[in-house]
Amino acid sequence: MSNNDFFERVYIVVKKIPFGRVSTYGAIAKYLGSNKSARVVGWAMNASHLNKDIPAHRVVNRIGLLTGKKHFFGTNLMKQLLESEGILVEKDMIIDFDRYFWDPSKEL
DNA sequence: TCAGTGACTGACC
DNA sequence: GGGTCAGCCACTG
Repeated sequence: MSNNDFFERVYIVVKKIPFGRVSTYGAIAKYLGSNKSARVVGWAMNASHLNKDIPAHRVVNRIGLLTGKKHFFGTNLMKQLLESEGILVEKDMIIDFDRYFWDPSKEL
């Protein structure tokens, strides 16, 4: 528990990711002020695992790889969620990632 | 307090 | 072009 300060900021940003768009851990970390804290963003996602309001499936690594897929019940749920939003996923990787990429630093 | 860990990233080889 | 290494920050035991 402790202070949800950093986590809360991550949640706020992730919640603002538009439907059919995706973002990266690094982009979010950078928006929060520390581009070095990409891993912490991932950690925040892990903590948000219990929070259904957090569209964690829209957050992937910088190349559009679904690295967090394994944390989704160990199934292809993450892929299905993305595909339901019109995002094509092939081999745990987002097709045309640049087109769907949403940068909070620019869009927000 | 210290050491280990991780849903990352950039640099190197 | 792809595999490895080393920093990075926050959390846990």
